[in-house]
Amino acid sequence: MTQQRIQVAVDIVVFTVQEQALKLLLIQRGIAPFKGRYALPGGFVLAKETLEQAAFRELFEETGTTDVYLEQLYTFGDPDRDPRSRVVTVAYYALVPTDKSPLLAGTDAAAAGWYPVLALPSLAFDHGKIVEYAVDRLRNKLEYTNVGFQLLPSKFTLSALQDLHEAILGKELDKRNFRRKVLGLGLVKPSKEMQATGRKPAQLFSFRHTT
Amino acid sequence: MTQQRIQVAVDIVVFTVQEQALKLLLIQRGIAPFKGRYALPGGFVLAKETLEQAAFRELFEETGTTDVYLEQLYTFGDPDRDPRSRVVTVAYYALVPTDKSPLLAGTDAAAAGWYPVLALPSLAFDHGKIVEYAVDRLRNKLEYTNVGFQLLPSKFTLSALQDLHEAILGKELDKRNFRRKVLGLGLVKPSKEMQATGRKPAQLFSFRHTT
DNA sequence: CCAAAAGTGTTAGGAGTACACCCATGG
DNA sequence: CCATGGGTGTACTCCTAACACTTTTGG
Repeated sequence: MTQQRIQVAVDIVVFTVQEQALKLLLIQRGIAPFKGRYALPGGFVLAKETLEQAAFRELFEETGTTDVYLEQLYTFGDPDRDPRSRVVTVAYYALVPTDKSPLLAGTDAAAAGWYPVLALPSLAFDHGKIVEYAVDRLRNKLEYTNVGFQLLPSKFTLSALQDLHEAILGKELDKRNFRRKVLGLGLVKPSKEMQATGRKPAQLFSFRHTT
Repeated sequence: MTQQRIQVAVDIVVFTVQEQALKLLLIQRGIAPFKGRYALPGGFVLAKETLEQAAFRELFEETGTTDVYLEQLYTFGDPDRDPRSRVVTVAYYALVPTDKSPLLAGTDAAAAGWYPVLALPSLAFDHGKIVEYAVDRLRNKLEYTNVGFQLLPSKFTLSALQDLHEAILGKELDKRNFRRKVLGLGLVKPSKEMQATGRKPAQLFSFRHTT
C-alpha cells in the first residue's frame, strides 16, 4: 500500500502588540481558492530544511525580521482543509516585539497587514481555527511563563507590560498585585533609566535572561 | 519552486500501567534501517483520513483496542530523521486502561511488547526524543487535569489512583493530601462496592464524566 | 496476634486577591 | 493648580505540604 502524495506546509500566527491591542499578521490572497480572503503567512516546507527553519524562512520573507520567538503549535491535516490537494500544515506561532513589528515594505506589502485579534476578518482555509488555537495557547502560556517579554522592546515600563497582559488576556489586572508578582518572580530587572512618556516619569525595566 | 516529495506519518506513544509501572508499547523492527531495534508503532497517513484517524487506525492494528484517549503531541520533521527519505511524523500519545492493555496476540505479536518507561531499550530513528516529549507532556497534564483516569479500569481504588500518579510522576505523594485533593475536585465518585485485594477492603471509585 | 494496606484532621506557610491613597510631572 | 499616569502596603482567603495513628482483614 503506497502513500498518496501529501504536501507539507507551515503556517505561522505572527503576534505583535500595537496601540495596546494584540494583533496578528494576515495576507490577502491574490489567487484562488479564497481569492481576496485573508490568510496566515506560510508556505511549503523545502527538501532540506527543518520545520522550524521553514517557519523562520517564511516569517523572514514576510516581515524581514529574524529576532522572534517561535514555537510549534499544532498540526492540522484534515483531508479537505485545502480544496486543491491534500496539505498537512504544521502551525507555529511567533511573537515579534512592538518596536520591531515592521511595516512590511517588502514584496507583498500591499496585501499584508496587522489585524487586531478582537476584530479579525473571516479567514481562508481552516486558518480561523488555527488562530483560535494560537490565542488560547498564548493566553495559557502567559499565565505561567515569561513569554510576554518577547512582545515588548528590550526596555519597557511595568505599565506597558501590564497593558500587554491585559490586551492578551482580555481582562483588567490589579496594578499592585501585578507589579508584586512580576518583581517577585525576578524575571525582570530595573534599569537606571526613566521614560518621560506619561506625566510622572516611569522606570524602565528589562527582561532578565535566565537561560 | 516545486516541493520535493515528503511523506507524512503518525507515530504513537501508547502508555499503559502494569504492575505499578508506567509502560509503553514498542515494536521490534524486522527490516532495515534499525533492524532489530525497537520503535514506536506508527505508519503513513492515507489519502482520505485525518491525522487522528490515522493514529487510531495504527493503534487498532497494533493493539486491537479503540477505547483509548488520544492526543496530538508534536510534529517531528528534521530532514534526516529517517535515513531512507524525508518523513514528517505527527506524534500522538495514547492512554490505554490497565485492564484493557492487550497481550498482543495479533499479527506482529512476537515483535511487540510493553516496556517500562524507566528502563527503555535504545530506540530507532528519533523515537527516543519523541518518548521523552510524551512523558513530559503526560506528567504536566497530570498536574492539572484528569487524564490519569484514562489509564485505570472503570472502577478503581484511591490507592490504585495514587500509585498511578506516583508511577507517572516518579515521586511519592502524601496519602491524605492526595485523597483530599482528588475528592475535593469532585472528579471521582464513590461506589458501594469494595475490593478485597489487600488486607482491609478498599472502597471502589469511578471517574465522574463531566463532559 | 501480627503483618499489611485502608482510612482519617490539624496546622503552618505561601500565593492570590481585593482594596485606596499619595506623588511627580507637563500643560 | 489640576489632570494624568506612577507608585506603594495590608488583610483575608485558599491551596499546599508536613506530619502519625487507628481500623480492618487474612493468615
